[in-house]
Amino acid sequence: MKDYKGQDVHKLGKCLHSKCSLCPVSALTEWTNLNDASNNILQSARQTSTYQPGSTIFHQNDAPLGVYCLMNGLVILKQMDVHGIETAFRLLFPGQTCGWRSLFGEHPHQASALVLEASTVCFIPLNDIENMLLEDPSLSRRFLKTIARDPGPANAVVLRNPPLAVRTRLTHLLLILSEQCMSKSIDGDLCYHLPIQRKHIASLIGTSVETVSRTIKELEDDSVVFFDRKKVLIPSIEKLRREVE
Amino acid sequence: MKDYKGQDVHKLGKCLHSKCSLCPVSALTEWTNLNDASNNILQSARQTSTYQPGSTIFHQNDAPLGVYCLMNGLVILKQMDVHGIETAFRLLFPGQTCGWRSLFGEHPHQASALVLEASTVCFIPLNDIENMLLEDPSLSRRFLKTIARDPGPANAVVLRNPPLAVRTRLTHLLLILSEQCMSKSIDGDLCYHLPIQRKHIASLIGTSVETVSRTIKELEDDSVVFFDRKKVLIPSIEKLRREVE
DNA sequence: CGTACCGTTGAGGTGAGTCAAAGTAAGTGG
DNA sequence: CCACTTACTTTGACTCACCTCAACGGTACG
Repeated sequence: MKDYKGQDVHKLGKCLHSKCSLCPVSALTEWTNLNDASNNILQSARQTSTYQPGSTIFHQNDAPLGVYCLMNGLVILKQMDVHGIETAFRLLFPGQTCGWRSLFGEHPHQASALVLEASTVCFIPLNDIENMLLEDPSLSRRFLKTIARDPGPANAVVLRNPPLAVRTRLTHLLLILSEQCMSKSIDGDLCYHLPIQRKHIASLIGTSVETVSRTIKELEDDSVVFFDRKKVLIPSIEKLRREVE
Repeated sequence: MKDYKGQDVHKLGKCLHSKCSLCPVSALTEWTNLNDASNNILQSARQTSTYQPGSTIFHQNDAPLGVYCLMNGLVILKQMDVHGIETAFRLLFPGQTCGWRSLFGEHPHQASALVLEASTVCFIPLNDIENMLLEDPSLSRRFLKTIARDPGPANAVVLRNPPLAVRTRLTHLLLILSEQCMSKSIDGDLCYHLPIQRKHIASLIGTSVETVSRTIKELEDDSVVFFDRKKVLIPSIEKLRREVE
């Protein structure tokens, strides 16, 4: 799992992208193989800015202004419903985009994008997206793919399913995160850094912090996963998978 | 709420579409204002078939073959997860399309489309969709809008939210259905025909049939809604809305 | 008039929510 | 460096919404 420079391949592939040194967004799904015209638009249009933890990239009910592309850091998408319950439905990792649903749906943002770790974000304004879509018809096809594959709704079926026990939902979340948090294996055990707090876990799987805490303890008692603060250690990935079934 | 022919405008607009007599699919969002070339493709490509209740239009894990467009009838989209729990996440009413998520996402169907009422369905094969997208770039923009506005994921936030009480989720479902089931008002009261069984309600809001039954009774005790078999009577829509908040 | 499916009702057990309080880590200022 | 504040996490006690199992009433259909 190491490349020729000794770097973690997984990390490089999943989170930083090999071409990011040239253009941070060029290696992402939506922007690969753009023709020259739309590539020029992209390069001149994109505005890079940094956000501190706790700040918000866009707010629920705001009008969509463009597409946001996360270069590094971590962002959580959360929705506040009429009951005042905060529902987090998506974590945004480097190399992923957000803001397109309300843009293409032509309605206000239905979620807020809250920054969890200091983040660098590329913003591509609405007008330039429009122009790029005109210059390069294949771009819309790639956006279609992105939206169709949106992990938010897909994961919700198992992460936020009332009849499923909290234990099942939590296990599933840990499994999903293990694939996105550049986990590395230490003599058989899978180990990764949990990028979020307990309250975010609770919000993602639709439960309370207290129950998250208790369920974690329960999983430790059964030797399924071990938590050390924000370190997650999985002795056997197969055992974790069996939990889900 | 009556148009010049005395017909129910709501019914006409929401469910049957004025142009359906000419071409059943031409008035739908995705197919409006197609240019001549792609319109020709559509007219020659679409295959109309009828389905009986209990039959399945496509199965989970099938490869996507094209887009399905419901002319009349009723279809439910349900997903079977690894735990064997059937999760219904979407009702398909006449004038709505399905099958595009897996098609554009380039992965197998993640749900089955089960026919609840005898249905007439137009099928447009993948190849023809491709050709239409090439002939008319604006079509992809309309599909982007459709996917971005997919009510399935949008409704899930409130219909399938573990911390929300069953009562709240059920109320919300009744509210959503009242807008889609051509409800008519009889001297102040809102009344409509519930197109689904108790087990489908249970599946849509993630609970058991028994609890659905009990919660319905509870709502009747509080005079929020009244059920007579599959007739739903809402004395006050405002009272129902207050329930949700 | 039976069979099958759908819907309702009852009883009992429990997972998980709420409230409250203590423990732990992290950051701040003197 | 140490008190101090603040935010995060854990633990305990209690309550209840909802699930499960089981039986029963209704309705449709042959």
